[in-house]
Amino acid sequence: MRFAGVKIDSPAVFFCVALAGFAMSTKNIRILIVDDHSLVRIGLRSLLGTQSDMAIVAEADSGGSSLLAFAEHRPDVVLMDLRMPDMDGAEATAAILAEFPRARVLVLTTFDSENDVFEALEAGAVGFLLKSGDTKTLLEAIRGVAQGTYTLPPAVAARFAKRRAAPELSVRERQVLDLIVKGRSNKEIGTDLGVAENTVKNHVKVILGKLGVSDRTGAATKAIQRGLARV
Amino acid sequence: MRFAGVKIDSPAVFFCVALAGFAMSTKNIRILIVDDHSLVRIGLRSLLGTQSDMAIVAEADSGGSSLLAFAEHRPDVVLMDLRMPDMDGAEATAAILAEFPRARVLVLTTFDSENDVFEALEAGAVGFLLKSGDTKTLLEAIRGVAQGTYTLPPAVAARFAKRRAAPELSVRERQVLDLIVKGRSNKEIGTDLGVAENTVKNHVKVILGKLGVSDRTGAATKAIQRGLARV
DNA sequence: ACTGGAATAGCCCGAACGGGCTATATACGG
DNA sequence: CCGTATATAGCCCGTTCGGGCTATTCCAGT
Repeated sequence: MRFAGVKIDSPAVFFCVALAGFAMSTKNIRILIVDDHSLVRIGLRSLLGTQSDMAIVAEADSGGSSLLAFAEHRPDVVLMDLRMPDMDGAEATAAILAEFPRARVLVLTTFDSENDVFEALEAGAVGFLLKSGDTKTLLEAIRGVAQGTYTLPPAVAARFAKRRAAPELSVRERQVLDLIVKGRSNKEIGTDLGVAENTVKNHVKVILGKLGVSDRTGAATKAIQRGLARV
Repeated sequence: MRFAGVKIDSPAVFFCVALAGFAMSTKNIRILIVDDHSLVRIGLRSLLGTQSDMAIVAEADSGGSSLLAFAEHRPDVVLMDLRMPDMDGAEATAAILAEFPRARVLVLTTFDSENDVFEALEAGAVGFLLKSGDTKTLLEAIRGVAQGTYTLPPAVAARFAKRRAAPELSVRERQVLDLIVKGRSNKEIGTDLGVAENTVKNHVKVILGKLGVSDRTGAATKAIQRGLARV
């Protein structure tokens, strides 16, 4: 049996995804994969395994375990999923950067939640890529990140800037908004938070103004859109 | 160099994901992969490639192209992602089954949207699996589906039954609900739909009753939860 | 020490909402 | 042909919302 010019002396070997051919060289980009989808991890192993300059030094299936993995292996680039159990990608990014400020985190996302991406970028991720994007882009981005030359696409950077300018809600306002989303009335919210209904009404007015909507239903949907509240 | 007891006579072979051991046999399960994430497709290729009884006969990256791929290759099992551009997994499942009633579709999902799963099951998918699940479960499920022995986990079946019993909204009610989610007032909705505000109020009453909530904000969040409305 | 934001709370008032209840026209199926 | 479901529309009435406006307290930054 022959495969890519390599003689293999057993019929048992019949599927060999990755050959590195020449340049067994340096494997200079050390990569940590963080994703709770085993299929994506397998895909990345398979894809990055073909690249002579990349090596996967560790994998993690949750935000929490990614911290340990990073501390142990000090990879050059982290490929970070968002939406994970235990600790999401944005939090994990922030936690890693808190301890290792020079870490370079590249977010891999499905982009069904724009808000998560912004959170990850705010947490210090250097960029993000779509899982639906083509593999060439991914490989180039990884090299760019490793070399420090990767930059966000202008369109994204612009939206990010705009997003940062959006008025932020105070802690109390987020609590109230959360209860609005849950369908509570102002009076109920007051009881829940231990304040007068009038106070709640005041918070609601401020929230409506900041979100640019005219009633609580609009506030609820905008909150869900922006990821300010979980459904 | 030795790997899993197999001698390989070239240093160029240094990454070999899959060995299938014995049973080079028949490849009797013919599989179509439908997923817009190239990494997941690569992962599945890599994983299923190790199985001596499975063969990937085609891949599609959208619901629309999956129809063509199915018609051309007539696979035994379709691994179907939900959440795709062009045509989502539930629609694609329905479309395939409409033309090929004996098709067996197994949904592969991330499960951040329970509603999509129900839609896919209603569309006729035989089961579903989480992308975060382990690979052994996936392989077993594929074989079960191919043999016709796969059954939904009881917990899921129960929820599915409960879900089916949920009162359904009429077309008009869904239109009204959609506008509620958009933050419109009853009067505005009346204008939009060309009916009196009183009529809208009536629809709203019915909607609140059917959804089991007490106000429009609750209806909006429940609609988003259930996937009755897009955000 | 002064400033400013956040959280608290009150008042007024018109508009919107939600529940209950009735009624008509239309269409679909047994 | 009759019952049911849907869409339409009206009425009453109490509750809730949302806007505008003022005021106090407390804490943090300059």
